Amino acid sequence: MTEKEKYIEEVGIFYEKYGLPKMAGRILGCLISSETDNNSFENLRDILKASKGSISGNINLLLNQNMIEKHTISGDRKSYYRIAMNSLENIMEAKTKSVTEFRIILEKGLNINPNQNSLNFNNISDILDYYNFLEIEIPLLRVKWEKRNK
Amino acid sequence: MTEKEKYIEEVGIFYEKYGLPKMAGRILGCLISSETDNNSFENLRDILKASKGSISGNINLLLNQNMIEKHTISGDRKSYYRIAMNSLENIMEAKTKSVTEFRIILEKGLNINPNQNSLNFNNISDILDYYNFLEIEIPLLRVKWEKRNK
DNA sequence: AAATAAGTTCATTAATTTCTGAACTTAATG
DNA sequence: CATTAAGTTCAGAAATTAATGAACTTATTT
Repeated sequence: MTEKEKYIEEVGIFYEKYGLPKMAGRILGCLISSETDNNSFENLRDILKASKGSISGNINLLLNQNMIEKHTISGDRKSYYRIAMNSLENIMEAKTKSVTEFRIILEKGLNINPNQNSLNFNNISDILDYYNFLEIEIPLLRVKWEKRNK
Repeated sequence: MTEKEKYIEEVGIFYEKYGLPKMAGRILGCLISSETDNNSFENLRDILKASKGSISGNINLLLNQNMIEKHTISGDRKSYYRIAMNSLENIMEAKTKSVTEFRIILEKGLNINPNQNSLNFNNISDILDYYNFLEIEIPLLRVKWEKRNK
């Protein structure tokens, strides 16, 4: 097993730990460790020795997550993939989304709570305030980064 | 199905979506929507109609994630569970951890890249810089919150 | 110290997710 | 317009993960 093969498996396992298909992580691992920007479907298939179905499904998963992007060249029917540069945005977007989703869950829980003066209710209210704070602050980090880098 | 039962299932599905056991989400749902701070093992079992093994395993999962905490009363052999107030800290800790883990993965990928002048290498270097930035900034959000709330 | 209660462990079963491979679609090329 | 290439779809197989339930541990009570 080469260094690169080991690395690809490592990214696969990382992805799996977060409840996502190992193959998606492997594809990401390929693209990160690749010296080129132009990895085709076939390329990935050769490196990963996986079925077309699995490569296809997981490429589309990563495209939907905006972790990778597709680019094409006219006169060439293949599509090529690379790590998405806008993954910077998407990292934070995904984080904000998960914060928002949990904020909504907390709110719903509080709303159906029959005893709005209980200690439990108050504790959860505090947590909810924190989530509201995060929901505002996380996107601001992106803005801070942009300012700093121009 | 009561409002509360529906809610509990919803939190279960939310948890499942993030690759965690549905039962862990259900337990969280119970604790969020409960009017008391004192939900015992037995309590959860009654509400969720699940096996002892599943309740036990998932309580311990949530305890390890610091999402819930255990408290006891002397003269009572039961343990009681509630949403952890320090989950505020843990939310950010978990986020920082996932950022750090991915930063390490990106670094490794760059290190094994044979062409350190390629476009791909440079793009990923930029993403890496952003991760380094986030790794510093995310814990600072917690500090900002603390300042604001005292 | 026997009985009981609270919770854990773990082998088996059940449910879910992912992968494969073959048939299919779409579009470009000769 | 037939052929080929690129990729998608989807039913079934394989692999993984979660839940069950019974036996077990630990600690408390009578």
